[in-house]
Amino acid sequence: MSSVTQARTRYHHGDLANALAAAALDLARAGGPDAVVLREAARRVGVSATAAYRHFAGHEELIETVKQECQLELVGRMETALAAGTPDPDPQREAIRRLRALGVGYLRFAVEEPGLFRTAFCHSDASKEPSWNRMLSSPGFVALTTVLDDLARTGALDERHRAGAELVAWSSVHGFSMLVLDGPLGALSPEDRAPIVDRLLDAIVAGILGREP
Amino acid sequence: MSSVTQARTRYHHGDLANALAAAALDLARAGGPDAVVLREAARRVGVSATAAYRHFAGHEELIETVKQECQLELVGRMETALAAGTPDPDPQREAIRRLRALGVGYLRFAVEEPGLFRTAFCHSDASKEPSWNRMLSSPGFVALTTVLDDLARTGALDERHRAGAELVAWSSVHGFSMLVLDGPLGALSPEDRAPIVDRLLDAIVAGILGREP
DNA sequence: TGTACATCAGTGAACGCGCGTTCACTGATGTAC
DNA sequence: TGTACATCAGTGAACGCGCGTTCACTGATGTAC
Repeated sequence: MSSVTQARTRYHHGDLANALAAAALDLARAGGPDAVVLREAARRVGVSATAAYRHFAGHEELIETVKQECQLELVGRMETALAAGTPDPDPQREAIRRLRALGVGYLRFAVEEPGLFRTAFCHSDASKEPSWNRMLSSPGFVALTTVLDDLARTGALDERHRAGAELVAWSSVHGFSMLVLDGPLGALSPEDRAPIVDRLLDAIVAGILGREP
Repeated sequence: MSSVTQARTRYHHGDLANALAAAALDLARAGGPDAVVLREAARRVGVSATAAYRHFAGHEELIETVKQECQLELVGRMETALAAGTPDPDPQREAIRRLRALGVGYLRFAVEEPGLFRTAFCHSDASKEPSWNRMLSSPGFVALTTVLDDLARTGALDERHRAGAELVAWSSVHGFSMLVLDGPLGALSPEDRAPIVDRLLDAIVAGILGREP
C-alpha cells in the first residue's frame, strides 16, 4: 500500500481536492461533460458528497477544473506528437512536418478521448475568459505560432497569408474533429478515416501556405 | 382567434406533434440541447406531459426531431445568404462569391442562433447516421459541391485541391463557429469579430484555391 | 514535553427540485350498420 | 339519418431517480503556552 492509498483510509484524506478532480476527470473521459457529477466523483473517492464542498465552491467550480485539465491534456498530446517524429534537416520541410504533427496530435486526442475533448470545449455559462489562458500560453499552442513564423521566414508561407494563419489552422482541425465526433463524419470507421485525415491535413497545409507544399 | 388557437382549447389539439416540436425548438433556441425538456414543451403547449407520448416514443425521439429541424434551419440560412448578394458576371468571381456567401450564412447562423446551432450538432448516443442525410442532400449543402465544381471548371481551383475541398471548407467554418460559441473566441465582441470573420473567409478561400483569389 | 483548545476536514441525514416515464382513466371522434 | 361502439387522443396522479446543496454534527490535527 502506498502512502496515498493509506491516506484514503484515514479520516482526513490528505489530498481530496486532487482526488476529486481526478475522479471527475475519469467521469469526463467516459461520458463527456454531462457525466461530470459531483456526487459520483465523491462516491468514487469513497467520501461523502458534502466533503467536496470543502475544496470546491460547488459543481461549477469542479467541472471548470476538469475542463481546464482536459485542455491541458489536449496540448500535452500536441506536444507529444510534435516531439515524436524525426526532424528534417531542411528548415522549411521541418516546419511543415511540425505543423502537421500539431494537427495530428489534436485530431488523435479528439478521436481517442472524445469525452475529454468534448469537455475541453464544453459550453459553460460563466464567461471564463481567463480560463483559456493556460491553454493558449502552453508550449503546444505557442508552437503553432512558432511553426507559422518559421514557415513565413523560410518563405514557404507568403506574408499576405501569415495574419490569422493560426486561426485558419485551428479552425480547420477543430471543425474536423467536431464533425467526426458529433457530426456526419462519425459514421466513418477508423480505417476509412485515416486517409481522409491525411488528405485534410495536406489540404490545410496547402491552404495555409497558399500553394503546393 | 385563429382556428389553430381555437383548436388548442379543444380536447383534441389537432396538431400536437408539430406544436410540441415547435415548442421544443423554442427551448433549443433559448438554451441549447440541454434545454429541450419534454415536460416543459408540453407545458408550453398547454397539454399534459403524458400527451407527448402519443406522438413521440419519448424524449430521445423529440430531441432528435428538434436536432434535424435545427440542421434544416442552418441550411436555410446558407441558402438565404447564397441568394442575397448580387451575382457577378464573371463565372469565376461569381463562384468565389457564392463560396463566401455559404460560409457567411453558416457563421451568421452560429452566432445569431447559438442554441439552435449547438442543438444541430449536439452529441446523441443513438448512432443516427441517416439523420444527416436530409441536411447533406439539401440545396444549401449541394450548393457547396456545385460551387467547388464551378471553381474547378473555371480553373480557379486546381484539380489537385478539388478532392476533399468540401471537407476543408466545412471544417474551417464549422471549427471557427464552435471556437466562437464555446471556445476562446467567445470573448470577442461582434465588432471585433467582424473583421476576423472576413479575414478567415479570405484565408479559407485562398486555402481552398491554393493561391490568391 | 504535555495539555487545552481553536481550527480544519470530514460525516450522514435531509431537502427540494425537476426530470422521464407509467398507469388507469375518460372524453371526443368517426365509422359500420 | 340515427345510433352503437371501437378507436383515438387526451388527463392527472404517481413513481423512482439522481442531482446539487444545506445543516448540524464530530473526529482529527496542530499550535500556543
